[in-house]
Amino acid sequence: MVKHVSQEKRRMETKKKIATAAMLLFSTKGYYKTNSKEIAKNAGVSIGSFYTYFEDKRALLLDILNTYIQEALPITLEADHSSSIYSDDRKVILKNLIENSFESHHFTLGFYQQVTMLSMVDEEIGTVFKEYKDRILLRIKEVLLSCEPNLSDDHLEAASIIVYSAIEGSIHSVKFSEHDIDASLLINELVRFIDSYLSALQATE
Amino acid sequence: MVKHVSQEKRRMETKKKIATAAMLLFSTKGYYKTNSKEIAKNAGVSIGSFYTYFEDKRALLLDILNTYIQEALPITLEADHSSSIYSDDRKVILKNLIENSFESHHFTLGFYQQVTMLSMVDEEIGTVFKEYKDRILLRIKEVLLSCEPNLSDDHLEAASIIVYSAIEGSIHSVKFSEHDIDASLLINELVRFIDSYLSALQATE
Amino acid sequence: MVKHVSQEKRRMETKKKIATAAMLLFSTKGYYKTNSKEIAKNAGVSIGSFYTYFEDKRALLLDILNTYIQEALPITLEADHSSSIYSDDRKVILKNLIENSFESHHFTLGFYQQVTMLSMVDEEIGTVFKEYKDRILLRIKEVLLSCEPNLSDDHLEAASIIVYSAIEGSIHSVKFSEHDIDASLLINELVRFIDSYLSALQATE
Amino acid sequence: MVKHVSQEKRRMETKKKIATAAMLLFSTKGYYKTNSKEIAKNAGVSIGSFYTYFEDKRALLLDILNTYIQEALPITLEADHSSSIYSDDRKVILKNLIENSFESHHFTLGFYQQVTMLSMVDEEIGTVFKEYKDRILLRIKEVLLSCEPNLSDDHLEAASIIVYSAIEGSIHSVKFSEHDIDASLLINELVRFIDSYLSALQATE
DNA sequence: CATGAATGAGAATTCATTCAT
DNA sequence: GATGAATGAATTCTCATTCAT
Repeated sequence: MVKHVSQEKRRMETKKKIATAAMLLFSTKGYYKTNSKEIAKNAGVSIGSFYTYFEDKRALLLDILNTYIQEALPITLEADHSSSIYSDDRKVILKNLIENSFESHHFTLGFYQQVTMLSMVDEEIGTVFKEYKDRILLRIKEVLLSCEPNLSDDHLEAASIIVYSAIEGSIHSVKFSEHDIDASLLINELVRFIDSYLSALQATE
Repeated sequence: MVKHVSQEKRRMETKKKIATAAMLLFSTKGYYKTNSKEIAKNAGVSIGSFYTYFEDKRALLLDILNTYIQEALPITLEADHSSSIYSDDRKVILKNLIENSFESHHFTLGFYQQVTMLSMVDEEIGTVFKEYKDRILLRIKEVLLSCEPNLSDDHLEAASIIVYSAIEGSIHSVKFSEHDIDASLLINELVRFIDSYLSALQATE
Repeated sequence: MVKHVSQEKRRMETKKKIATAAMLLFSTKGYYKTNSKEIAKNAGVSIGSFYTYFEDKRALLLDILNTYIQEALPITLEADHSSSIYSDDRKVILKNLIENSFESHHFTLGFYQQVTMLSMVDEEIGTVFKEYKDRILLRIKEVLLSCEPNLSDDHLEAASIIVYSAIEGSIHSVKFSEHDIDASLLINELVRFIDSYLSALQATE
Repeated sequence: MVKHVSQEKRRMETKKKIATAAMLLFSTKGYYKTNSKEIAKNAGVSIGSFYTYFEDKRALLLDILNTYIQEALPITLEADHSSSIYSDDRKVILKNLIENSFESHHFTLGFYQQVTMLSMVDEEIGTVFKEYKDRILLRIKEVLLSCEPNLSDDHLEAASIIVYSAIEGSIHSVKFSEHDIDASLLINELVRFIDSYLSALQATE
């Protein structure tokens, strides 16, 4: 019994080693430029073991993607409740949303891009990824609606796309360090952007 | 002499055929899933011709990218001047900026993503693409500054990243029709998004 | 542990199979007319295995060349000592030198010509081959000097080139059977050719 | 009429240009590494013209080879007569033979090796080249026989092979400048080698 | 006749995957 | 279960040769 547990544990560790090595390689070299031999080598296992643990390269990517999503989403959701409970100030709510987005974005830019790209080519990856993005979009809609309950459907849709794009793009700018800008300053300005936008929307309706 | 002209013309046409076929395939199937044989076939030329005109797939992508940038940027810049001359209204200027961005964005989402992804793996592609993005960012900065001359450097930097992200992401949403949203509505909301931010800034100072 | 040994053995055998097949093909069809697929086929392995063991055709040739040199030269050197010990007769020494040259010349004429030809085009092959020829030349110089210690440097240089040329060319004539001549007769005449020269030199001094 | 002559002349010049460029490239880069486009380019003509003048690359090589042989052999033959008429001294005859061999050897080493190599692969090239070498061998036999009329067939055969090998190899050593040795010294030693060998042969019979 | 764009057969090379040890 | 040698389909790329202009 003890043996089984430790064996199971060992299996999980090996699997994790492979996934970690793969994620790093996918991020830096790209999915197609990374070959299975290299993943196995970097994980310190044989190519035979690689295929013992994962059906193929694609299954490995899906595994990583699902694991990531499972880890990332709870954070976003938890954060939500706390913020909506303890604060009545719109700016605090928005800041919370953005900060949580930044934090939960454990994807390297590289991996994110690889998945975006593969979404186009592989239907299953596309579905999984779209679900993930939709849930984030839903989350943004909830927040926008909680701030501005009278928003029409169309405006809500447009606003969520804009806010989502602004946040996602900003995160990438910072994470990829394309521009040496301070993350907190960027977050503050994002808050100001969205906050003033909501005010403007309010004024119209 | 006559011969030279017509031959030169033929060369240009063949090259264009290949580039067009390649761009479509890169956009829909992805760069790595597209092979040279398929590009040649879709362009209606032999594999030999492919290699007569382009050293390899990578050189072809770079050529497309450079051609695109050359074609896209002048439009944006010209358009700008006219707008700043004939209008003193901030919203009109912003709308002009956004509409031009939408129009000059002949990239399909797919091609854009492929280039974004390849930028990480291939230094030269990265450099070319970054220059392109930097020029757009500069353009955004100019507009923001013309609207709000007192903007500090840091705020300008942050704002331009956010504006760039919001516009780019929104364009992709529309072009990829992930969400069936009306483009003109989205443009109007983008204008409001940026305009209200600028107003808020003004109020603070 | 046992596994490692047998695997290592298998590797060596496969590599040897490929090298042997390649050498035969290079010799008969020529280096450029031989392609990797054909080598693999003749060796009874897949094209994949070919590339598992050798980077490319050129690396394979270099490997064969180096292996050959390692195998050929020790024989020549060992043989020498024994002959110089057990004989004080010049003709016996010379005969020994020539016979050893004939025996250790496992190169087919074809392979030798291919290497000679490639030496001009490929610097590394040229270097390796030149080292090999220089060692043979050195060996000839030693023998000539042991027979005629008073030989001046210039004469030694010239004589060794002539002796080397005469022996090499004669070996090729026999091995390629351009002329149906008896090898032992040719060897005897080569001995006479060199011996009479040395006598003539002695007479002059 | 005049026109026809000058046209014919121009044609010959163009053909010569191509052959010269090809010979240089074959010598330095090797036959298989040289492609037709490159030959045309170096000759300053179009690839189309290349095929107007020569059926293909192989025909071009054969043309060069035949032209060379036609030019080289008369010299050897002429030389013969003069030497045998004006000299009764064996050493002078031999020196004449060797010097003529050196002089008529307009082949670069590279081209010679290429032809040697191609002889193995291409029957026609092999035949042409063998005929050429046989004529040289015949010439050597004549000289040896004129020096030593009592030589048995077997000894003559062996001797001619040895002498041929010694001369050919020495020429290559000098022309390829593998060893920085003075040509005239080498020729002298070759004379001494062959002369003393003939003396030795004489003594036996 | 000269030209060089176009061709496509064929050679080189990669890499995901299998399977005997 | 672990290993890595072996596989061969799929891809990239070359170049001798043709033919319309």
